Order: sequence, then C-alpha cells, then structure tokens
Amino acid sequence: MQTKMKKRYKRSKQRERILQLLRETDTHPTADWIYNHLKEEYPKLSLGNVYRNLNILVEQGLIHELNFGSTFDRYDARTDEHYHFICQKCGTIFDLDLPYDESINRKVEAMTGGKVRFHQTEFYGICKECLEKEKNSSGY
Amino acid sequence: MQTKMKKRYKRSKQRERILQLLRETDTHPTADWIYNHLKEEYPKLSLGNVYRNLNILVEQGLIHELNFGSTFDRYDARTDEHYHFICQKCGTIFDLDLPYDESINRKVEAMTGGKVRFHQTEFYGICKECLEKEKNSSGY
DNA sequence: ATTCTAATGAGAACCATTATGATTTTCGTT
DNA sequence: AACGAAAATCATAATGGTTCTCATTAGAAT
Repeated sequence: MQTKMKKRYKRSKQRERILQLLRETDTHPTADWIYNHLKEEYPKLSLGNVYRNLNILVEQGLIHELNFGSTFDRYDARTDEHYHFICQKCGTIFDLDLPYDESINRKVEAMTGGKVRFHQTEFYGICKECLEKEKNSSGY
Repeated sequence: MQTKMKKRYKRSKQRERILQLLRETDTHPTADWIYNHLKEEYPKLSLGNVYRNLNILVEQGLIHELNFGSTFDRYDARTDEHYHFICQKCGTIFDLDLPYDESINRKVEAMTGGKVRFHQTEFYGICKECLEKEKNSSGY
C-alpha cells in the first residue's frame, strides 16, 4: 500500500463559517440545519458544499460525526471525549457531564488483543422536558 | 393522543427464516447480506421484504437494529444488553463480554431528571487480526 | 369453506449523501 | 502585481440504502 499523500487545504469562508456555527451551538445539528442557517448569509451556498466541508472538517479532526439517534448524520464541534443522551420522544441529543472512562479502553485491548482508539456511549430514554409533558397530559 | 391499537401479526415462513438465520450468526449482518443468503432458498424473495420483516422483528423486540460503524443498518438477534467493538480497518463488529453496567443508567437519570431505558457503548479501533496483518506487511 | 387481514413480490419512490464538471478562489512563486 | 497550480464552489445529476405502493397470495378465525 502506497503511503498516503498529506492533503493540503486552502481556506474557505464557507468552511470557516460552518465551523464557527458548529462551535456556537450544542444541538448537534444536521447538514440540512446548517445549510438552512447559512443560506441567507450565503445565498449561493449549496447543500452539497455543506456536506463537502463537513467531511473536510471531520478529516481535519475539528469536528466529529455522530451517526446515532436518527437516520441522518449529526455533527459536533466538541472533540473531547464525552457521552450523549438521546431522547426517544423529541429526538434531542445532549451532552452528559460524566467522566470519560479511559481505563476501560485498556481493559478491552487486553480482552481482545486489538487496539482501542476511543469508545462512545449513548443513553437512550426520555428527557426531563418530555417526561413533564407526559405527566401533564396523562390526566386529561 | 389516541391509544395505539396493538398490531396483530401472522406467521410467515420468510420472517421465521430471517430470525433463525440471525440467531445462527454473530456477525451483525446487513439486510443485503441476509437477502443474498436466502434468495437461493426463496428465489422470489425481495430485498424490500427482508427490510419489512426486519422492521417487524425489531417492533416485536426479537432483534435489535444497530446503526453505528457504517452507513447502513445492521441487525442483531442478541437482545440482552452488551457492548460492541468495531474495527475501523475491516469493518467487523463483534460482541464484547464486558459486564453491563446498569447502575450508570440510574446515575444519568439522577443527573438529568430524565428516564433512561438503556445505554450502548461502542469501542472503535483495530482488531487483533488487522493489527497482525499490519505488522507483517510493514517490513516489506 | 368463507372471510378478513397480514404478508408477499415486483418495482417505483424517497431522501440523505456523494460525485461530476465547469467556473472561481486561494496562495505560493515569479 | 501578475501567474499558475491546486483547491473550493455552484448547480445539478447520480448513488444507494431504505421505504412505499398495489395487486396478489397466504394465514388464521368464524
């Protein structure tokens, strides 16, 4: 296998804006959400270009791609390891402030003989807000 | 909101065969893999029908759908809680024999005020087999 | 056996994502 | 400052996994 040539990137206004937008939010948005939020500012922006830039940002390690919780990809500018909660009712994904357990990676390596780069954990359930809504409507 | 009518199912040879096949394997196959393995046995089987039956089996709680590790869905007949390892080189997904930590669900409930139904953890890295292949080819 | 309803097969439709190709930016080099 | 090579962009078509439609067949209740 040939050694892969390191890719060189040139700056692009659109890509920098996408990254900035992702850093301003903690809602783990989809490509479509980003596109809709920027198309006023960049009227010629295309959804394809949003996808292309998101993939580049992932390659650069500046953002993470999340493919759980729904059928489409979501993106996250928090690149430190952390865990997620997914509400099965409203679809919201939010970050949890649990300590990241690094030692378990070593444990899995010992068990399997493989190399573990990272792990991710998702908690599925009903968020506080949806629980309260349920409670209020149950006694109609 | 209207109370949802409980759906009634009729048996189907194809669905039973799909479940049996899933129970015989631990490779977390895709719908396409299942289709290819059964089309000799059921020449008129269609991929759409495989999907339809997989969704029914998920509704019935007999199998789980996994949407991590790749862009397409994978299915698992092991319905007890367990963790997965995903090899980023060869794409293999395999089960881990780590104990399932139920107490962490209660901890997250206390933190968030929500209800946790389950959590899942995926370890990403390079499996033993791929590590060995790498080692053998590195000194060409 | 009849009848009601779910399951099926074949294929079209859907939709998130990726690829294409012509044009425009970026940026190191004259 | 202008040039030129490579990357980014826009617009749109293509891809591919999954779901839907509808006419027909099979399962089970009466």
